[in-house]
Amino acid sequence: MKNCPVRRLIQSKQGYHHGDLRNALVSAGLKLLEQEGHSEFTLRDLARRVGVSAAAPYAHFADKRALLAAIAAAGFIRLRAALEAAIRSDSNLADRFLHLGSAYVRFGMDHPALYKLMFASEELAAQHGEYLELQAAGEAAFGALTALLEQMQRRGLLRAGDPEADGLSVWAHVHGLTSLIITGCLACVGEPAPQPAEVVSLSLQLLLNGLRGPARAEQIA
Amino acid sequence: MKNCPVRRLIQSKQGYHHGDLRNALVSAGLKLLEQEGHSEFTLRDLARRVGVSAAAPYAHFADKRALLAAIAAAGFIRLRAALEAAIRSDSNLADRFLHLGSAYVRFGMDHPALYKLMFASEELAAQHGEYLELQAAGEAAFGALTALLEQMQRRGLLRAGDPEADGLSVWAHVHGLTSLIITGCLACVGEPAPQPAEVVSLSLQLLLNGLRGPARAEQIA
DNA sequence: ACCTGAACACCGTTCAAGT
DNA sequence: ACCTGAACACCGTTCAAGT
Repeated sequence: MKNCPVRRLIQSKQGYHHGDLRNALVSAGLKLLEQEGHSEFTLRDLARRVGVSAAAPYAHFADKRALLAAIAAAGFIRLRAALEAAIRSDSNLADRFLHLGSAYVRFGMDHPALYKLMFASEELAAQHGEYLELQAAGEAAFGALTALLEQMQRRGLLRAGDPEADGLSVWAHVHGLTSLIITGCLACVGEPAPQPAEVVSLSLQLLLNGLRGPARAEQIA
Repeated sequence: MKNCPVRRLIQSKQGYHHGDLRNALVSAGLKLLEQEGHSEFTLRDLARRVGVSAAAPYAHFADKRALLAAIAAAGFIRLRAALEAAIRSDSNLADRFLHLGSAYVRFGMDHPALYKLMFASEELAAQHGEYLELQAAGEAAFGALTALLEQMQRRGLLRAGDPEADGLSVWAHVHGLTSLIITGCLACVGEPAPQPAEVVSLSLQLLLNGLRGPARAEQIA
């Protein structure tokens, strides 16, 4: 993005050292998160890797959190792409639902440090009004889910309901699965340790089953 | 715990300044987490509040993470108590399930910083073999859930299944709800922002509905 | 406009030394 | 056994000064 000629001119004028430090910092941060398992890195180290002084990032980001938010936004864009790819599969709608859920969890398992950062940063985005880019990226990823749910409801594959409200339940479920798996909590309980893939599969089936039934089950006295 | 006379003797000998610095640090940390919204505090600040030098904690904890793990373990013990109190209500079993889920989410909403720390520390506990106290506290809290599920299955209120596997699904669901709520992600999506209590109520009903149905839904071609 | 170098106020952690 | 004081190697951030 931002390939407009004006920007190219500015870049070709060349900030005499780097050209495009902003993007360099973001992609270096992404790479660091992929390599290292933990989601914390220092701004100084990142600047060092990019070959720039410790103060240089402050010309492009207000503070460390702003840089983290930019990286998290890139993560949400990738997540959305992964989810839409999973939905585009040519199978039936119910399978698409299951594939969507699996793809969500797999994204977290494949990029645990990035995933953790994404939700740590979403917290900042929610508290402060800033980080609009991050917020928009997050909502777009959520939209991929609600669109599918609405389609399934229209075709009678799910009980009628508010797609957005159901979407929140589904999101909470897959987010919880992802979180427990990548923090290792799932491996902590049970003898022997449960297989993530099986837990996810059974769990999504359970959720889908609930979405087929009536919204409010009859009270049992 | 650890009220054995031997320990009392040691305490009465008095480390000439504090007596029981270990517990003092843990409870000061707990108090700090309740007051401040964020889950990060510095070891130096904690030592300052307790009235001790910055190096003093190292006589009781290997490093900062070990202290955080001890605080997290205390959090899991409180969580378990909250869950068991919710189950003890005299209503029917299905309502107990809903109360249990609500109590879980409410615990997170009431102590957001502590809740985040608990799962950040569980990660360390899972990776390293250490922090046995934390691990045990976490598993005990999980046990309160599986016990209820087993009881409901026996009475035919839920479809037959492995209570531990179903427990993981339920745990993932309520953990996801809690996480999205206390990070503010839930408030980010939807117009107007959804009410946490309603989302939780609808979500738990959905989950319960899924647990009543067949474990494996028939494939729809 | 973009970057550097040096500085500031902090960290977590170590270690000799005190009681 | 438990704690202090001083030190070490770091942080994030600011700011004058350079190009």
